[in-house]
Amino acid sequence: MDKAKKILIADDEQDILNIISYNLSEQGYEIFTARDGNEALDQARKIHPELIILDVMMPYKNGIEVCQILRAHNDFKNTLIVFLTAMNDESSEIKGLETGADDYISKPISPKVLNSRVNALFRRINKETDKVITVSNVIIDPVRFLIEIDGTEIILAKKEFELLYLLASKPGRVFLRNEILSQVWGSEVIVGDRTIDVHIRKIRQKSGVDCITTVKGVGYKFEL
Amino acid sequence: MDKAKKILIADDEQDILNIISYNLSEQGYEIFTARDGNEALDQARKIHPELIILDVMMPYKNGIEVCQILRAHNDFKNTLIVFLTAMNDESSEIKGLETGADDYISKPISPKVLNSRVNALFRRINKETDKVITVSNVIIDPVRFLIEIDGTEIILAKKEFELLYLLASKPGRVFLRNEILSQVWGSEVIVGDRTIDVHIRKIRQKSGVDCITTVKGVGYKFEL
DNA sequence: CATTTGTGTAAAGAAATTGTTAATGGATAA
DNA sequence: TTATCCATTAACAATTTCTTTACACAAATG
Repeated sequence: MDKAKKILIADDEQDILNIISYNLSEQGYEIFTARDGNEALDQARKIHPELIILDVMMPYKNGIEVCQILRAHNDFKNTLIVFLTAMNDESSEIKGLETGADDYISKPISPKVLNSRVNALFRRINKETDKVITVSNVIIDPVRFLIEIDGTEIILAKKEFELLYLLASKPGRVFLRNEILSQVWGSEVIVGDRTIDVHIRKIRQKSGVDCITTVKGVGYKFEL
Repeated sequence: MDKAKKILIADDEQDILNIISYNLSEQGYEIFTARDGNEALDQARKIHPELIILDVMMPYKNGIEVCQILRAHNDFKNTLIVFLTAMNDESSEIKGLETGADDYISKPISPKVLNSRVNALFRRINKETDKVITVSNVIIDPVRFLIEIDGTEIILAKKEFELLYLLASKPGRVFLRNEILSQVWGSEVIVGDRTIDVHIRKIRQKSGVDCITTVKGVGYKFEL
């Protein structure tokens, strides 16, 4: 699978934290927790989770306030936010969605429901990333997971494809080695210096087209 | 799977609401509730559920009235409506179906029955998806539950068929292992790592045709 | 010109992923 | 009931992909 997605859970009830943490880490997510609104904000800024689960009722700042603050920042424009609400508290459900939440889950929490909702959310945002990139005679198609050059299909390995897809997502723009590393390998993974080069080479080799330019001391860019 | 289907339950007995809510949310549905006919109408307009479960006997407006009002709107032409009726109240059963209900369930409610009825309803409307898929010399026929290659009929087991049908529903598209799992096995079911492979192997073996391509680290796709 | 820095390349080893077979228990049909 | 089929798992083989290593080469630096 890809690198573990980070999820921040904010709730003042330790039991809830435990249940959710347990279940979602079983699913392969990396879990962080907070016990009130302020802690949630701190944590969010620090770890930049992909998903934040906010209890509506929390000390200091409630979930809705936290959500509004986060959404005001550009950094969290694409962060998924889910509210936990008490059952039958319909007013807050509506309010939650209007505030910019992506979903809400009502207590009591069923692990099954929780898992499937969370998975569904991630599936949803991943869909948007799966756009076909076409640059002149080169087609990079994440749906079929192959590239097409002058009508000829070429199959790349996973990392090769991801790397090329990243570069081609903004043709002409130079990507620093650091950027490439964190986008393709994940921010935590540490690999050797030559790893990127080797993959670049493979892409150049397999594609047979000189579409990746080296910018010495800086990085690489996609251009034809 | 797709996003969770929304179900609105209207009943004036809190116990009934609780039981149904609990059971159906276990099944992965998203549950909303109302306690009388007017509230049911409000909720229905607000959330646009895929399915509405209406108690026949409710304050202000009874289930049948609610149903008639909803059906009069174009927005709710395709909404599933189910009545809850007291046992032996045959007149209302009939009346319910005439009014445009899709099913009725009689009290007392058995969770098992409830679940299977609800699932069946959703299956019924999804049946439109059960189209025969034809890709060159391969025919995948969900009606006869078999595939035909160059005119030769081949019988697959249930899971094998479902898996192949999924892949073939979008030829060329890569399905992630996660997607396959949640579509064929259901999002809650957890099976071992090699389960998909074994089924893929069987399909390849039985069909005798190389129509499934492995995309290592990503998933599988159907292509000829 | 020697040195430093950064990249290209090939080959080999490691790691990850999938393929295959056989065994098991459960479901289903005869 | 027995026989058969199905879904799943476990164990191991096979394969592919990823990473590292080691060195060549080029450009920039002093």
